[in-house]
Amino acid sequence: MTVVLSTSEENYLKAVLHLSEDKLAVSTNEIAKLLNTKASSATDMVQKLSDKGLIYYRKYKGSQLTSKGEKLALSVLRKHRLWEVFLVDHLGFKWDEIHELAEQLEHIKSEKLVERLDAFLEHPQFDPHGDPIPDAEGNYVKKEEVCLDGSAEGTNGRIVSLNDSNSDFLQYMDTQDLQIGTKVSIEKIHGYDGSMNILVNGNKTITISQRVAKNININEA
Amino acid sequence: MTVVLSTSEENYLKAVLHLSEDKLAVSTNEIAKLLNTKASSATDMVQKLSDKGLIYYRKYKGSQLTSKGEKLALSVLRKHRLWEVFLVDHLGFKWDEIHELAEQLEHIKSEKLVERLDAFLEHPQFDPHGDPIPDAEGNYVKKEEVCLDGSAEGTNGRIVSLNDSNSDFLQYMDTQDLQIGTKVSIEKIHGYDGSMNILVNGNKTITISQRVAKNININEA
DNA sequence: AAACACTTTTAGGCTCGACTAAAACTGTGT
DNA sequence: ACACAGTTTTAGTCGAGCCTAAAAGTGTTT
Repeated sequence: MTVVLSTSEENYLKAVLHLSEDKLAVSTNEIAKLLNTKASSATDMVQKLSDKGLIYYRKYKGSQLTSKGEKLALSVLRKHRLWEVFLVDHLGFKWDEIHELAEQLEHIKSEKLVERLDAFLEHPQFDPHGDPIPDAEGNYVKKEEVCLDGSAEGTNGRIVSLNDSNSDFLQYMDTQDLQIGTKVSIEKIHGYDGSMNILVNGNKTITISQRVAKNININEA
Repeated sequence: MTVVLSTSEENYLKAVLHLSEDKLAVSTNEIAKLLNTKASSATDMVQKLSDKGLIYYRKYKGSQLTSKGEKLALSVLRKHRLWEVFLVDHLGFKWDEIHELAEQLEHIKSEKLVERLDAFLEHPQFDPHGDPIPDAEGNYVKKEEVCLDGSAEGTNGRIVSLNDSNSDFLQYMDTQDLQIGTKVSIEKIHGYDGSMNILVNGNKTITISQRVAKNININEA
């Protein structure tokens, strides 16, 4: 009685999971925007997933995952992140090249493959972007993260995750030698535009805009 | 101007490639049977692929791959076989479990991924079933193969490939300790039903039916 | 050369997942 | 309280890839 979902259905579940991190219910419009479709298409799909018992949906009130839906969404996320680890650690991809590939690989259907892959990768806890990988039961550690923008002068720690996986942004990060795991500390915040001077790896100071700071999360030391 | 094909289109090209090994043109019915669809569906698709210049098709006369179609079919085959090597050599799958998985993985779209995977696997020449893996240009070595059925008493060599990847058959092979690379020699052929006694790895004699013999190809020593 | 069995194609329909256009609803500002 | 903007849903369409049923073609047998 294992549920088999289409690629499209899986993508909708993933979208709802992603969007409901801080809110309770997710609007149809948000889902449509994230998936680059129209609101009407999103309505169709959430109704379908509601019929299948994977989403709790009330007309005009938005959607939430049911526990069954959440389990399935987490299993897709698990696969996505495991494949990312494989691509970076074993095939030598850079962390700004792997997203679209993992979007394809995450839909490969095979319990056994996922578990073998997990073992081959030695049960990694985090993906190359620093995001936690759910285990087979859907449990995962939430890291104590702080956004660089909003932290005070003197704050220091290591970069643990990013809020944008846009390729331009990731390439900018590379040019500044900013990566997951990089040590940073805030030396000075410029109040008038929110930009800041940060010390990178203890050896050079750079200035980043508020927009960039908003996309960087660190693990406060 | 790279051609992007759907999973279904790729499967049809692969089917035509597979079926045209010995013949010139492939019938619509054969294609439909191989892909578990109806002849009418196959007609639709070969007409579509003909419009795209990937198949040379004449009504009622069958289909052949154009050189462009053959290149694309070989690139799918390359991916299929590379993934099979990965599954067996690195994830510990048995050779009778990998077919359906590779059927999914072969449709992942990324030139770069294939080439990285190929390098990671150290440019293998053959897949776990003993079939040759085409290189990036579509070239591959044809092995000198002989079918066990049709060979004379006294013939001996190693199993290099199989003509059936049906799971029941592969499991039967396992129970008889018959694998790619296994040394076999024909001791006696029973003319009345085509069955034969074969010596396996020089240490035990078993009897196999003609049906089984028809599915085994060896590299005559 | 006509009849037959079989293959192949055509014609028309279905489902999935998208779309547009229009109607229904929500919530905010006055 | 109501009008208006924005959101959401409904209704109807479309293409891809499959289907069934019927028509057209092929080739073999008599």
